[in-house]
Amino acid sequence: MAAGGPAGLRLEAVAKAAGVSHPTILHHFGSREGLIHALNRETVEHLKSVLLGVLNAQPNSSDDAITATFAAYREGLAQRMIWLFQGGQPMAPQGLPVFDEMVEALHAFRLSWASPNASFDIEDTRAIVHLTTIAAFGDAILGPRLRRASDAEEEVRQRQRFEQWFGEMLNVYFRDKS
Amino acid sequence: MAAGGPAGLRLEAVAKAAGVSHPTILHHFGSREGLIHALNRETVEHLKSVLLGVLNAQPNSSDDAITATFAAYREGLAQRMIWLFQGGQPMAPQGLPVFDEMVEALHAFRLSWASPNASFDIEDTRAIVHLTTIAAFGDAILGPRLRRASDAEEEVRQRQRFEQWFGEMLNVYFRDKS
DNA sequence: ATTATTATCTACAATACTGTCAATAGTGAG
DNA sequence: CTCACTATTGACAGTATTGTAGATAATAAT
Repeated sequence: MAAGGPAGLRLEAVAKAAGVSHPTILHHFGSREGLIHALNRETVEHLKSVLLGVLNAQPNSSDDAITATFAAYREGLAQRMIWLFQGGQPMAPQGLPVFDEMVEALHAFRLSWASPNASFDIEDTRAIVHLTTIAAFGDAILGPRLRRASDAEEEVRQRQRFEQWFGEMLNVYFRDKS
Repeated sequence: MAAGGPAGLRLEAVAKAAGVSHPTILHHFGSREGLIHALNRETVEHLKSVLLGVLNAQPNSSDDAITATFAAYREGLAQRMIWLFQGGQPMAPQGLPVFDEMVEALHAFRLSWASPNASFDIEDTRAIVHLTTIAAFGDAILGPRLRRASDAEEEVRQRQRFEQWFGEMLNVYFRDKS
């Protein structure tokens, strides 16, 4: 699914990976479409649990939250999300509230980190969450190819340097706004 | 191709869309794989021409360049790029030099815009190009679904507000660094 | 222990898809 | 005009893929 998308999903391949015969899959999911819907539902759950996990970890700095977010998308979340959006079915009622929760949580953190008399616009916080989301997603898909690294270690180093730069830039913006 | 990826590409569908019979497609491209390779080559060309177009437009401000970049990815480039990276074939020799060109061009702009005695790190410029690329890509795929807008006009307004915010944030960072 | 329910499999049916072939029409060179 | 070459097509072959059916095993309930 992550490799080829819904169109590339083959019952025989899934069955082999699961160590069963393909009619067993059909017995449990009804049809190929049923399997795809189940996988999408599972992806939404995964998305929610991972992002809420980032928040529940109570990060002491924005850098921690950024690193965790980038890692979550890099670890397969991004590939699987593509099809929640390419496909027609809207994931609005199940998936999007998570992002609202993240906006609220980050806003609370910003208020707790800043000086008491500072004031923030929540639309500003929303933009930061939006940017972090699309950047983490985009880096998960494009990142490895945009970095011209000789080997895997070098790739990791460049990635970490970028994530650090990204956090630093947000901090510069934070300071300017407070 | 953009809708279902390479795995979802059907010769019969392509032939119908082109107004010919499917053996004609095979005659011209050799095989289904040949067609996919041709489409990928075409996508690389499109990527190059679009991004170089942004640079050749000689933007007077970074905001102009950002708006143009986001628009390019939104107009189908992002969907088509997914498969250049998911697929095994490395697009390194054809595709990546464009990004190096963009880094050099933006660096020249930064030097021309800033005060004469300011100094910039080109790695810093590279990070900005990287961020703009993955953000424009990510917003093209996820953006419309992350924004909970009632209608299309509202969606456009929210998108424009975000792009403006993004440019402003980069400007804050520019000022801080110079 | 018996029975109903669920899970799994092999075999098969029906269709979808890619690629081949032979025939036909079009096009340019000489 | 003729000839070689290219483009296009319908028909078809071979395979892949989804889904069904019946048989068999496992599991749970009483």
